[in-house]
Amino acid sequence: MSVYEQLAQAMFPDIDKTPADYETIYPPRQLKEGARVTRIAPSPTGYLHLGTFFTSMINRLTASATDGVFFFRLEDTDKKREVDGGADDILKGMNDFGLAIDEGFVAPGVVQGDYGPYQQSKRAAIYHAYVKELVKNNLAYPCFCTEEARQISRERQEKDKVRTGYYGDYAVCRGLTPEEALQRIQEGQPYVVRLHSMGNEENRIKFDDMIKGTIEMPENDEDIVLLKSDGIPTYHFAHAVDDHLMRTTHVIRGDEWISSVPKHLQLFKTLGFKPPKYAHVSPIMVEDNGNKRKLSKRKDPQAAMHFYAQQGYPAASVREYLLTIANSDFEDWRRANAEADYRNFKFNLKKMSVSGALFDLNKLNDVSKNVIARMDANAVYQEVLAWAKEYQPDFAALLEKDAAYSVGVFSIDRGNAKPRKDIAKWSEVPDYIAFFFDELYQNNLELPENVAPVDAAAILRAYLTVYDKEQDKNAWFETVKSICSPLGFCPDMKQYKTQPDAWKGHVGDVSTVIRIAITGRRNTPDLCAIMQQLGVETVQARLQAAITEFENRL
RNA sequence: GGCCCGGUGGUCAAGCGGUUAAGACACCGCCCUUUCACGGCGGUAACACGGGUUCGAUUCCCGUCCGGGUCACCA
Repeated sequence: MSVYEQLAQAMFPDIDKTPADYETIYPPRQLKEGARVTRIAPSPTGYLHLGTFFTSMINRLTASATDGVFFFRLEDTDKKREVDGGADDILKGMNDFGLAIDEGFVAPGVVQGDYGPYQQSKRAAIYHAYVKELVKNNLAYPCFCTEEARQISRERQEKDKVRTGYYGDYAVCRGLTPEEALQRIQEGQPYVVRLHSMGNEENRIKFDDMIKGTIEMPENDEDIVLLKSDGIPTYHFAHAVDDHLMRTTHVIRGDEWISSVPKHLQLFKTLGFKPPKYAHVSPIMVEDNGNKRKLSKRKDPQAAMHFYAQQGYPAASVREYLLTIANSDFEDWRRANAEADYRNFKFNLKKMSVSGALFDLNKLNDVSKNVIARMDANAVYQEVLAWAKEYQPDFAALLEKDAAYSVGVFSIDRGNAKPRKDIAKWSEVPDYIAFFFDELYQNNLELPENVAPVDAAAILRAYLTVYDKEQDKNAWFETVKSICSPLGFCPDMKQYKTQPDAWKGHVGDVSTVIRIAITGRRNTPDLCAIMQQLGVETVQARLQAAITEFENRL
């Protein structure tokens, strides 16, 4: 047995499987030609971030477009930063916002697929087998430098104005003989395992990023850490081993990783793996004092997917907004295919923007209004109800008290050729439809300045006598017109405009008075439909109450 | 600071050597209209700067400036 083999054995006495064994345990996937295998691999360090969701969607679409597989792997290798329930929150968010996962963690507590475990903390034996092999071949070695020593070395490098890192002469433990290393291990000294880099900083390497294009960088010459002192792998190493064994074809991730690609490529090469294709997604930014910066979990509420759930943005709205950022021609496609499932959109990595987009709430609202305008009354009712149950239970109870009535409320001006686009998120709904419910209805009967209370009272009294609940919109309006002239209001707008001084006002003013009496608002959807929805008793009661009030003001 | 990447209206963005420099959001005006919303029509507003290359540069090259990312036993 060679010294390196002895060293490897001393480091991993319990590891008996070899990389070759794992190759047979996780064979190449049997997928059709061109099928792409993608993944999202978040670490459970907090709630689901908008950027993570965005990247997930791009992975999802890339897999879907090729009949491939999109899986979820948990990168729980940093025990210090891990947050309780973090993984479940991420998964729940994915589910709630309609992002289907094919394999790995597909929902909180639900794991499926043949390439697991899909949780790095449960893959220690696999990582160790690969490292053991590397040590045997002198491609990795134990490093006994303490974190303090590394810190001092780094400061020294900064002072000397040389590149920081563990490379060349700074890689002190690389110079240890295997015998020395073996002895220190036997003495029980703590260590990390580092890659024995064969790279040279002078060499340039090139790779094709599917979003950013060709990128050229110096070759990696740092002896990066493979295994931390607790035996847990670093991201870099886990990425290489996992994505190889899970047969990932396309690694689509945030562009903060781009500078580590030389390390990753070297790792794949050293391990004898075929590297995946890379696509680096630019982050969604936010404006802060005239500068752009990444959405921050701490500073920006809109960084959290919870924000959208809480505000009541439909899942589809968030998805579609993100899609417009991802491929700007999505909007055109949506206009042409209003009802189509978003997964049928021909998503293309190459059409993605190279630089990061600023988050635009205006645009989200607009997208969302369109999404909601396309929904039918029943769908709106269901979604509002689900939102309200979570965030405004009293309102939910009110909606449920008479579900048919509530659906009727949402039916107004909906389902026709030109549906209203006035709701961007469910949290706007309680206020928007308050006047349909006596429990919420409030009316201070504020008249427009050009209408005196005496006239308002007269209008309402006149209207009450001709009010007919059976009338359709046209008949209704004719009726309103009919009461105008006797009261000194012009029944016709065009006529009014030719000589406004001849009248107290026009039919619009008359309608406004009725509208205010019934809803308390100057602006509402179609008044005739509202009155039908409210019903005779309520309409009459409100008209009567308004008459009384206006007469009191005389 | 080293290494990468990027700069087209307020925002998102088409554009790939010759264009009146698309479109969407926002904003403004007009029309439609019982209000609002919708819809229709129109408008304000952009190629960071300086050098090249070229008959011709928003498009190609170099520099400057600005912005972003990254330089851990974090991902």
